[in-house]
Amino acid sequence: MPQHLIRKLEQFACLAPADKRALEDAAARKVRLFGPHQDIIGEGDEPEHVNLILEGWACRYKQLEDGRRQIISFFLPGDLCDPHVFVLREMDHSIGTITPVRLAEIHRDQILHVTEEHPRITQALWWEMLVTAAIQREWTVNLGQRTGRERIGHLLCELFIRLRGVGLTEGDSCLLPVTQVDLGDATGLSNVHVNRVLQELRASGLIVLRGKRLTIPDLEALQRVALFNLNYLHLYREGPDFDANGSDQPLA
Amino acid sequence: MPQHLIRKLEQFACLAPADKRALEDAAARKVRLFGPHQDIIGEGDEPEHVNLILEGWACRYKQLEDGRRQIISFFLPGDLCDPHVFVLREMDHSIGTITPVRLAEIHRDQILHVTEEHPRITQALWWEMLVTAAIQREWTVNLGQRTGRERIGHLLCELFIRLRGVGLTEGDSCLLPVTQVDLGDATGLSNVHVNRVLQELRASGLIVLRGKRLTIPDLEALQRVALFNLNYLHLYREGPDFDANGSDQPLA
DNA sequence: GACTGGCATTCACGTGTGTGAAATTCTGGT
DNA sequence: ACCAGAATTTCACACACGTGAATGCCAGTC
Repeated sequence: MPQHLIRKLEQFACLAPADKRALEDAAARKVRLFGPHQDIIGEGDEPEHVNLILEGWACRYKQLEDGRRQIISFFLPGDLCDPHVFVLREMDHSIGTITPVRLAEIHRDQILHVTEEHPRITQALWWEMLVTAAIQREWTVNLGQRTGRERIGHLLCELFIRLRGVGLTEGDSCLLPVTQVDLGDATGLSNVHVNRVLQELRASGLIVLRGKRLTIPDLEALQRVALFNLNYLHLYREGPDFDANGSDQPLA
Repeated sequence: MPQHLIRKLEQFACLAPADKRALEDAAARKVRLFGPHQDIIGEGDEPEHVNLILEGWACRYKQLEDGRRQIISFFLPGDLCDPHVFVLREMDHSIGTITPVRLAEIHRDQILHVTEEHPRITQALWWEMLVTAAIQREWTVNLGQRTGRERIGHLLCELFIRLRGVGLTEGDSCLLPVTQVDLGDATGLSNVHVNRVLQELRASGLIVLRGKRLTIPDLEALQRVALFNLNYLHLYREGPDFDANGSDQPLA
């Protein structure tokens, strides 16, 4: 059941019971399990369906010839891996799991069907696509301009807020099932430096990180340190009276 | 006239004369001129239409509170600035010119109209959107993993190949109307270091850069140095027999 | 033809972050 | 309860890259 997706989309749009049923139906057809550190789809493969993360963490990544690896984005429960990939012939990057993952494979026809019948879902999926793009842009800023400490802080803020959006936080803490190497691959820092930065953030009381549990006692303080501006996540909610004006349009 | 857009889209899809006329028509309604270093739309503004760059260079950028500035992407002639922005309430970044720019403001209704009537254009615009996203991902890799020299080299390769795609190269050279500061803002390097790297690339004969003209005597050599892999631009062409199967779908 | 302002270039110096490796702590499996 | 492998932490040292400022160059402009 795609509760997380539904919950995420409801941050933006008001979904009717029928909309939710349609999503549940689409996500129930084919469920697959992956172990940790396994590829879901590799560079060069031809994508055949959309993957919806039901449980666990995954990431998009790209590996250079000499082994350097960049994590391009994280997939959390409720995230869709490219609701439109089939337009392109082959993947230009890989998607792999971090933790064990349960995901739903959604066939393109189902997507088409659901979006044709449910304009509110179409609208919400557009929103999710555009926010995904905005996140990617923010990562560009993160890697290009922020210092190590800011980068890590920013990433932690983003992950926490995204998890909160799908109901996976408890108060001011959440699970963070990634290694410091992963954090380094995502922020362009060496694992050694990630460690240094984490120590520092801990020492200044901005985060508590023990095992796989992250606690952010004062989110606003961390946001300030990381120059984190919420804008780019576009978390405003259309009212219940929301009229998806023109939401059945093909390209917008 | 949006020759550049048409030329770009034709790298992917085969457009019929009627398709081209529709694009020309949509781009002819409202043309605006901007000087260099002017904002086309700022962070926080509500976008009202899609902008199509007809002539000149622009960029997406984001400025941090303390003044640091990251160029998030470059817009070249033929590029569309967000064919779908109106789903989001407000801009989370700015778009500004680099050189003087001539652009066409396309109203959302026109986009809807064109895509409804012309499935091949819809398909091609999807392709252009996805390639734009792929470019953004590659920038993430660039900033996160590559060294200064590789970053600059990679950026120059990308710009050259994109310009070639819209017919704005002459042999092995093209115009590069950006300052070294701009290059730094795009690659996350200081202007001083950009200068160092450019000297080095010049010294090793990989580029010739005089005034605003860039020449790449041996593109493959530069690609090798920059770990540039063409994949992500998805420059394969569907045959003329291309059947836009299902290209009228709302979300894919 | 001098003046101006924007760029490019160069310099000296500082530092944030990387490297490689070793030591330590955690974790899960049996 | 123990072990093996992973993950974290620490160390010493190197260097890519940043900083601030000065200099030089060129293209417009009056």
